[in-house]
Amino acid sequence: MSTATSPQIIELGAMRRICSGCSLRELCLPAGLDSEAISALDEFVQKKQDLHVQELAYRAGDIASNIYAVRLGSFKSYRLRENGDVQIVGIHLPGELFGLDALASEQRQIYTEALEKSNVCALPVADLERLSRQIPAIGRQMMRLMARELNSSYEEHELLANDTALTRVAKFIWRYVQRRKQVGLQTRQFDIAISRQDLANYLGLQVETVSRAFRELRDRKVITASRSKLEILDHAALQALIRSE
Amino acid sequence: MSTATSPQIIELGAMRRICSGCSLRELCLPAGLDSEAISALDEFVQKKQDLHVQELAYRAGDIASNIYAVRLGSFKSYRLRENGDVQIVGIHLPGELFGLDALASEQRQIYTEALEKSNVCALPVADLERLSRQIPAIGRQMMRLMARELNSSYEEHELLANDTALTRVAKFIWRYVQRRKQVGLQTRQFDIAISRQDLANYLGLQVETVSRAFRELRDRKVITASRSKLEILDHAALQALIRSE
DNA sequence: CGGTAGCTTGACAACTGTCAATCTTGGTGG
DNA sequence: CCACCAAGATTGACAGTTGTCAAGCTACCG
Repeated sequence: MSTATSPQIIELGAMRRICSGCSLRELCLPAGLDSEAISALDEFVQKKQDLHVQELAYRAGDIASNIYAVRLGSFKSYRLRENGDVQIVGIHLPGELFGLDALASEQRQIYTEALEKSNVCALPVADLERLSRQIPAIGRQMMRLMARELNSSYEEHELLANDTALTRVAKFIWRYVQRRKQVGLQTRQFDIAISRQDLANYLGLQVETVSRAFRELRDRKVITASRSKLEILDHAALQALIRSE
Repeated sequence: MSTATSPQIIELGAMRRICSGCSLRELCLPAGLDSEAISALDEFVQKKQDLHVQELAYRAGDIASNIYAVRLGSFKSYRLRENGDVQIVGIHLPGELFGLDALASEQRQIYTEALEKSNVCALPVADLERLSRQIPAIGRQMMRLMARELNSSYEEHELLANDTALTRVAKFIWRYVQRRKQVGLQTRQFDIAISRQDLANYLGLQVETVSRAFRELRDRKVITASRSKLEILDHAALQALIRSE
């Protein structure tokens, strides 16, 4: 499981090209790094891992040994409330990292589960620390990504604190589309692996309320939606909905 | 404003003892660092800064050059919504850091304002990066603190997504007390500089609703509260309120 | 000591939650 | 390959918590 470990020196041979050749390298951990740094990363991003629907990347209480980058598919991160209910606190799409909380404590605080057949890169935290000592840019990039997480948690706070059900759903769809655009995925018509139930949970609403919001958006000819298919009919109207708030 | 800058080597002389002598050193950035590392930190934590009520540590759009540690007082961080309304996204107490989002982008995304007469340490980000290159433990500690922020943002998500008004207020008070306990402050009776209006905003409620929640807690003999004075009469009952939820 | 900002209280409205029933759709097995 | 089943999604009716509006109260600042 652990690599041969020549503690401090990283040999820059034997390219595995995992990051170098990845279409997400401009957005993922390697973003902004020079080719030498990326080559160093390649050494450590060894584990590509497939996960099937509902498979857990990790569960609360696990020793936090890796951080993950989504290559394909999507994930939900959730906590268990006192009463045992699930509270979804994050959705992860291709090109995004999850499991960053690993850097706080030995034990994971949350569960992260695949919403569909997915594929991730796993980066051992220990290697990452060693690596960022050797190549400061990687440490800086980690910080930047965590800080970005923090900023988006502020946006979530805003959404949960003040927005109506319709606005929450509209914002979610809008941001979802923006995130897809980031990584060059279709933005007009696509699948969302997130169930209405999960979406409701994430947005702090009931399923029925989410369903009604979807109906409203359908009635207004902003989207069409069936189960997991989603089509944006009117990007402008969607954006207007959000801005008007 | 900027120090003399001998780029890579930090001289460990001329102790300023800012961190070494600080009562918060076990909880703040120096937590877990050895005395040598703390001495190095001392070199850079040069600016202690007083802020009066309503004074801004920084505003959105500013170049993010420092991170801050609260020594005394308290702060609120907020965003401006599309419509110009304030959305408070964080409250900062003694021993806590704020402005960590600085590590994501050049420009600040949020405003942070003193809720009362306060005092902070300011750490130049540039120095911090140089320092963590020299002393890896400091970089690691930064990561740990950011990851802790992330975890507490999950708790906030949970609160905003599902809790009733009463539970939100109870949880806020409970966590507020726990945070005070951390740094050895009074937990039975104390001042909260946060107005009902700000508290409501932060918790995603209306002032009237918060006021009613306080009344409920008063009626149940859990607390006494007037303006900014707060007394916890029944810690157990408060905790029970949260767990039952 | 007075004014004013902040807090509290009450009455009512509205949005969202709850409960119950029906409809769709995707997956399974004959 | 088709039909059926079950889980998920939608819809409707109603209830409840919180928001809104309006008034009055308090306490702090000058």
